[in-house]
Amino acid sequence: MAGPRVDDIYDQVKAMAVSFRLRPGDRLNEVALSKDLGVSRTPLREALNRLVAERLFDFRPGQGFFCRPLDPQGVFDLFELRQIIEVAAVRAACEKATDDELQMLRDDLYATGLDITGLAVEEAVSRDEAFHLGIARLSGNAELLQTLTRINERIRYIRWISMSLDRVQRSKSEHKRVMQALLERDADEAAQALSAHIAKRMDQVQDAVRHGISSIYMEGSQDIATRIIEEAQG
Amino acid sequence: MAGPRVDDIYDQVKAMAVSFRLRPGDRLNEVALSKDLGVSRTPLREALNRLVAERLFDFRPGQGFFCRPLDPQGVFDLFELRQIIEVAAVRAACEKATDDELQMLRDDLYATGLDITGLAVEEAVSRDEAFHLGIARLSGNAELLQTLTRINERIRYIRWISMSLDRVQRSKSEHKRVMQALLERDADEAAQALSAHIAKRMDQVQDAVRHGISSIYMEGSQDIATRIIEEAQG
DNA sequence: GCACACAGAGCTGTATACAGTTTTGAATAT
DNA sequence: ATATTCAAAACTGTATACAGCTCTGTGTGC
Repeated sequence: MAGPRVDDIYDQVKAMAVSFRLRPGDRLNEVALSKDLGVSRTPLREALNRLVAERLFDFRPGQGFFCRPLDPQGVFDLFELRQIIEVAAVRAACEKATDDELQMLRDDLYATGLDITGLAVEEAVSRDEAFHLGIARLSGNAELLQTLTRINERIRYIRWISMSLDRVQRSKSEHKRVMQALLERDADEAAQALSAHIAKRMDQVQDAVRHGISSIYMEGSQDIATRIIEEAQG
Repeated sequence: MAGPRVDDIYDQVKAMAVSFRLRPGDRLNEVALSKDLGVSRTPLREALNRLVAERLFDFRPGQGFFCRPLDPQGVFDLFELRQIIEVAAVRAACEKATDDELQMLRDDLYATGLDITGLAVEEAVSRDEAFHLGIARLSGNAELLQTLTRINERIRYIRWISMSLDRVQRSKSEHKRVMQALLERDADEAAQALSAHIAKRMDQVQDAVRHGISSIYMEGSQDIATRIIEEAQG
């Protein structure tokens, strides 16, 4: 037999939600979606219930599942939480990470982060996430890592928009500064650098949200990431 | 018709998990549990999938759902996360809460928190949680509140144990100190007081976990909270 | 032209059935 | 006594069916 269907369905639907191929606020049609995915409604609904718990979907009894709407306040709250989590994580990492672990994080950063100009937005955001998650991993606290992972899934779309709108990538030098402080085990400096890095992005978030909302509701079914890139370039 | 079944099932199963009437590590029998709850497996599994996303259950394809085991490191991680979240929340509350909101929090604290000696452990923990959640609510950040709520569900059992083992309740004066700092809008003092309050509890956590594990695996089906109380008193 | 009522379609909520896999436990060999 | 094998029982995973609710759109009255 094919094996674990629910996990696959969960991943697929999450990917659709995160990339907003399912539009915020829309009620989703279980029959249609289950046909698209080639499964029955039963495992689909199980997957959707997980996503409800993760706050990627809303559930209204008698009405079904809805993509969670994008409201500016909610996005701001998530960025604030992200800042709190990451600052705490980098402080913990300064204390707990081994030299080897820090060296590996540095190597990864320099190997993948050298030049992101010309990369697809998706790839650029993915590498950005990877660095931040790497720090969280070195905190040694699995809950911090898990929480940040969930946050990232919910703001990924906004980061795509934000990165498309601001093609000048300052992330690189800011990441370097954080990495340097980590290597020197300077918790205050690392926290300061990371906090400033995230705060800088938060200023762009309001714009991104507004821009994002209009992007999502544009007609056409092409992948939203592609559309954003074209729009930013054109 | 009876209305929203899944939400009810979800609440019931969560309550069972949180109070460890379902034992950590145990595989749960869907047929038996669905009969107990008087529903079919379909909505039960939907509820369980939500709880998997909340990390109250593990899911292994082909084997089913398991109560998440209690490991000391995991509990420590959760307490650390709790401290991070609460400290950030109280700082935000110092800035954002209105005078009226603070006054209401204070009134609630003094109305319900005057004397918890002689209260059932469940009630004492519930009031403790309420104060901490009240602060998170005043942070104005819905994600902070939500995250703390989820954390509380996962460490509630440990707090029962901890409160049973340490009948001398110092929480009251510590809560007062936090409340006082909040009223004076002294973010540093509030953060310091709250951080110390949680840290103090963390020292007891390791004991509570070990004691908790043995409590859970004791024979007999009586409510675990009752058992803990009797044990602590006898 | 507008509001409202009603019928029909469509969708959700749950039970049940069945296929396939895992676990259990007894029987056998070492 | 211990390990191993194998078959039966038990359980999970998913499809499907159906009941009941919700929404849509049309038609009627004002």
